[in-house]
Amino acid sequence: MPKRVNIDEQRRTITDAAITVINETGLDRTRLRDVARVGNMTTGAVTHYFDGKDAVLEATLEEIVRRTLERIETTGDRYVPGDVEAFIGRVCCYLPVDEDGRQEWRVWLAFWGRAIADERLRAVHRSYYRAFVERLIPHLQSLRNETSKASAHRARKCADALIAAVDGVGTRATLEPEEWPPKRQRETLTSLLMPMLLEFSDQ
Amino acid sequence: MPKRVNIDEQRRTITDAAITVINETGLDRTRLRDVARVGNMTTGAVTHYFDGKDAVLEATLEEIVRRTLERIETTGDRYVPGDVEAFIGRVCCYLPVDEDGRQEWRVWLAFWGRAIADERLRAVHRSYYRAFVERLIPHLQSLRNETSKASAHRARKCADALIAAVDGVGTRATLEPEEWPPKRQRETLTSLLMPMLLEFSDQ
Amino acid sequence: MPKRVNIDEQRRTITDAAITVINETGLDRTRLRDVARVGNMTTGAVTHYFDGKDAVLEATLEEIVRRTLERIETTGDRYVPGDVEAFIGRVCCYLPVDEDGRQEWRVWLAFWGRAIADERLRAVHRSYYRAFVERLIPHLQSLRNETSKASAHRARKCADALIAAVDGVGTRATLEPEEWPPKRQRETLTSLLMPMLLEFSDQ
Amino acid sequence: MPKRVNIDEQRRTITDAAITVINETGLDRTRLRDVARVGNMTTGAVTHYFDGKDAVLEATLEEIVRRTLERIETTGDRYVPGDVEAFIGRVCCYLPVDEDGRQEWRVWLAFWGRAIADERLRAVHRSYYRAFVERLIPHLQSLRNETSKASAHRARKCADALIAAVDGVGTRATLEPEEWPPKRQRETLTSLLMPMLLEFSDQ
DNA sequence: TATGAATGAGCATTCATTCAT
DNA sequence: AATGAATGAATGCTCATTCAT
Repeated sequence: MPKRVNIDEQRRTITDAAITVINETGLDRTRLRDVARVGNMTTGAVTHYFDGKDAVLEATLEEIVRRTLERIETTGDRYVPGDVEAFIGRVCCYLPVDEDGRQEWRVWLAFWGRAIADERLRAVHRSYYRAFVERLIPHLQSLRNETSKASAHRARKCADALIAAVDGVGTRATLEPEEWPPKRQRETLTSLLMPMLLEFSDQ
Repeated sequence: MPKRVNIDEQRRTITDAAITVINETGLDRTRLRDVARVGNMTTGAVTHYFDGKDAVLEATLEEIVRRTLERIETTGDRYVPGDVEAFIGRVCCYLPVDEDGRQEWRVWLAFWGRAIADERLRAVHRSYYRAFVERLIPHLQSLRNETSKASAHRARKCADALIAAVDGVGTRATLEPEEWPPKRQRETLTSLLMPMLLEFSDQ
Repeated sequence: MPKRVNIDEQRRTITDAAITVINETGLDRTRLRDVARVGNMTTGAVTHYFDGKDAVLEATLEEIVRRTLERIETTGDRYVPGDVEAFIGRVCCYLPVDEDGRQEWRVWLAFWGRAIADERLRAVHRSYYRAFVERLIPHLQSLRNETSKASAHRARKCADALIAAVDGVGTRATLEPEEWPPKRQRETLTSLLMPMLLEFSDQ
Repeated sequence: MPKRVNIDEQRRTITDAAITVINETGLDRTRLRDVARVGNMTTGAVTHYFDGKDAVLEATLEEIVRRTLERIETTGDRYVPGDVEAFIGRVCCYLPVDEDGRQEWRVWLAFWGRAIADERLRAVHRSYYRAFVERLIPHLQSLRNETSKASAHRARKCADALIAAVDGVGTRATLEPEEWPPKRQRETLTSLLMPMLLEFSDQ
């Protein structure tokens, strides 16, 4: 009987390795050979589980998306209505404030540049933003103590603004890691979100 | 005597061509040959004016920075103190709301990903942000009708937040151009900046 | 499992091919593509076994050294003490007197010129001369029927002179092959070595 | 009236520059641009005085030949018959024992390698050896106090051997300059030539 | 399943040469 | 006579992909 391997597990090993390599050397200098090496495989094994380099990269971006969305899940409890400060505190965990976050952001940024000219990667980004918004809406509604479908529209707009704020601060912090320690990131994000969310939660 | 050419002009022709190519095909698929072709040159001519591909790309990023900072110059008049709405209206011109802006943003994003693993490109980004902040400060001060050096610190923090908001909205709009027409961009940026700037200008 | 190849054998195939190409077209016109073609490979295969052209050339010079030193091994028996004529006869086999020797000498000379500005190649030459001298010493000692360590110094000096004579005649014969048939080479080498070695072996 | 330049002088400037560049960077890395720069010219000027790179290199080798033969001229007086020691002392000046000599030898060696596959360069070498032999013959004859044409044959053979000895020692000293100071070169050359020339001058 | 040797297209880069001025 | 901008062929090198084992 041949050795049975878990296909998904192997694929996951490869995307994890890809994330490591992209984080260390940059997406443009990422070679399949290095990905294989970090994943303790050969290049032949990698192309056995994926159709080629593009497929590996697409799956890698999906893995990054999965990791980020997972963060929302783990902060998934409802908020005290009106407690904007606590809410922002939770949002800050999406910023590159720890080693994992910094790694994800670096890879994330690398894919933005490539997504521009690659429809498949763009589609992954679109679906990510859609999922992120949908998951933020109930949190924002709980901030206003609302649950009605009617209020979703307003929350959706707020989610867009919130995501933009996180992306903006995260981008800057990723490009200038030395100048942007977690404290500065949180302060900047707070000064953007606090006034908006107070207004949002009050009305 | 041979024909004398304006070196800076030729270099500018090359970086302009590079921007066009990067915008159309993506940074990772940008070949020097295509840059040369778009600039009506040969590859030999390109390497005559630059040390190599890396040097071309670095100069190209600098050109993008130059174009963006130029926008601040052309909107350089003082603002009516307290007129936050007008101020935000001006800030919106940095978003990808016209064809030029969209092109610059696409190239801009392409370089973010590469800057992560390239110290030289990172340095260009750092100097860009520094210049952008410094030029925003007097505008923000005029919003509060201040000119004192002491108030610069507060304005600087506000500038950081403002830049993050612009970057966040611009990023999203660049990745999902169909879903983010100028109107939606302006509304999202306004919902982020209005509460913060009202607070900033009032106090 | 893929076909297992003997790495050293493949590398040897490449250096052999390089020797052929250098011999035919000269070191400066030697292209990796031609080396690959002669070795029945592709350029990709060559760079699979070597880091690049420089590495191929260095290994090629080492192969030339190996071949030359091998000649000493095969003439490795002791000499009749005082039989200078027989000794010189043996030494003549290092001259470009047969097709193999001519080929080696042509490649050898090609590398001299390049070694001047290349420390790595110079190091190969140095180690070759050191090895050659060391292997000549016992032969020269047997000519004087000596084995003592003390006599090595004198033999070493004699070896230096002998090598110079061989190099000088070999160089001339390689540059003017038509004018320097084996007979002329042997006569010239003999007229240089005979008086010196008679003196050396007699005292 | 246009500026009159001395064509030969300009050509000489170029070959001198070429010798400098070859000495410093090696023949294979010598670019026409660098030759021009060292000669305080532009590449266009170089190709104005020579048909191309090959022509420059050929003229450069001829210049090296000229310099070497010049050394014979300056040591051109007759020798005391039988004074072999003084004669060898004169011959040593052809070795790389001073800075000029070392430079010439390095360039000389660089051309040997290229001459192998270049008929034009080989021809220069041939004519050099011929000239060298012809000029050595009267010196060697004076060593035996002969002037007859009949004795030239014997002197010619001796000259061949002498040249081989000089080439051999010079080659080794050029490839291992640190290990071969002038003293060691002279001793080695002496141990080769002394027995042979004593025999030659005595008989 | 998995290996890794081999391929070869694609690329940047180098540099002698040309030529308009 | 001299310049130096421009050319473009030549070439080493990279690396995703293929495939025999």
